[in-house]
Amino acid sequence: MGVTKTDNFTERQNEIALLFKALGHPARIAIIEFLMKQNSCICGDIVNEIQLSQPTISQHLKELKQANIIQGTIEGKTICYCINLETMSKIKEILSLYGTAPAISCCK
Amino acid sequence: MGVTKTDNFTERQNEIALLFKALGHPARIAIIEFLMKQNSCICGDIVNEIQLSQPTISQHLKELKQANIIQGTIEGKTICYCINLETMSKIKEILSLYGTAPAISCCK
DNA sequence: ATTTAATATCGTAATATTGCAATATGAATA
DNA sequence: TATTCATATTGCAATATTACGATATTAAAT
Repeated sequence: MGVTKTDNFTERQNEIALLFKALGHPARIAIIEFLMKQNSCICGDIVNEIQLSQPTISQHLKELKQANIIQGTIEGKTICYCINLETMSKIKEILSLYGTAPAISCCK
Repeated sequence: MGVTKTDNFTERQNEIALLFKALGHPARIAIIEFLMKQNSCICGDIVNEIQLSQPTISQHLKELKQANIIQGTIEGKTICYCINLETMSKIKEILSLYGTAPAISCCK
């Protein structure tokens, strides 16, 4: 139905899924990588960097912000976006749990 | 348009996005966590574990398999699924690159 | 107060995803 | 070989996502 049955899962499972979902688009990966490249976080030229329209970029930024993956503050007439380190380590923590179980990768 | 403009991004960015996309659903997170809990990887009772129909589970398994996050082999009349360690560490590697840049988290 | 520049929101079209009933497949067992 | 059991596939309806043009918002500069 295109509707995710969140009720069937734990709050944590839903939360984790939302984090990964936010990372699950190349434009958003590109945005994150662009933010990484910047020495300072005077952003806003992401639109020039990525071949997508300004509204589309804005929408992707919004999604990343809603997922707490990036933060942004208004800085004069531009916006300053940068990666949220806390969320990043949260994701890393989650992943460190996966792939360390006893009987993993027993199938070929 | 609901159509992702993959042409605008590098092959690597698209590949990374697909990995995260595959992890971006609570049912698939639940499946992974279930596979982790199992001491052996005699699977197949995921349907009983998760409140979704058999076809739906099968579809999610297929997506995880296509993304190389799980592996499966036919084992008699059941299927043996388990986590693909290689892909898991690949994802971890990608994430270790994010969140370690010089000027990160300079915004409040 | 107007203008300018940067970003956000709205509305909408095209496509993708999610979920399941019905059905198919495939291997083991009787 | 017919049955049974487990999983896969098909087809479809409901909803979500992606992208962008047009427009709104907001703050600085004139």
